Amino acid sequence: MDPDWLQPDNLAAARRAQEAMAASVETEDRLGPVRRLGGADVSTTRFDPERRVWAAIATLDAATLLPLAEAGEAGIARFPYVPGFLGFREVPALVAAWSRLPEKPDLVMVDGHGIAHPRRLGVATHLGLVLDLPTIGVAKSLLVGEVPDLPDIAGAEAPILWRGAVIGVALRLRPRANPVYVSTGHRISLATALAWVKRTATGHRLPAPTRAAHAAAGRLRRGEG
DNA sequence: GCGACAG
DNA sequence: ATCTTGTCGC
Repeated sequence: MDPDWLQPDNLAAARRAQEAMAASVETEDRLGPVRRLGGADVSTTRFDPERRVWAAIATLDAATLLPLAEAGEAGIARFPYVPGFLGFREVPALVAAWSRLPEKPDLVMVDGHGIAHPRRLGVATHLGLVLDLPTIGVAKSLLVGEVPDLPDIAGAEAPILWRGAVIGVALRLRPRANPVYVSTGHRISLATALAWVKRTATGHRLPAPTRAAHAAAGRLRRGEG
């Protein structure tokens, strides 16, 4: 694997790496039976000059949504936060957390975009490519694209349009809460991704896997658990 | 040049 | 992303 996929020296190299990776992204289903679901998220401290990051991956039983295991990694990001380049900041720590999981999830939902990204390389796609794993992007706000206003009911959805193409779906999982933005990460179709997000909705704004990962990353950062 | 800009 | 208590509503 090209080292620039994880640690580019600068923004120009990072952009080249994304363009190279984009050729390998798979937007059709290529996944086996999903018995374990994963959620991935990274917590940080605002304006931290040390660039500390706390990455967590939570594993849930796909049938019951009950927690199975968690793994975390506390590290230093080699990349600053730059919109459009989140993967270079978060993926290395997530890979470290992943390696620590005894039983790997069959599908992982990542906090952030998949191909709903200027170069189709959001953090969810990035992680999927590096680990050769089916991933779904579940973001809380748009990076690119536009969606019409959604009715204020659970289940309301609308395509995310960008440059004349559907790059994802906006989906409201809870009334009076902002929608989540779902897109293909890697090795999964938008339809299948959407079905999994709906299936893991538990009455909150975020689906269960992402929610569990967010909680785990927060606990890790605060030194709990 | 100006505005937008996941986490 | 995070700073932060109580408060309103299901």
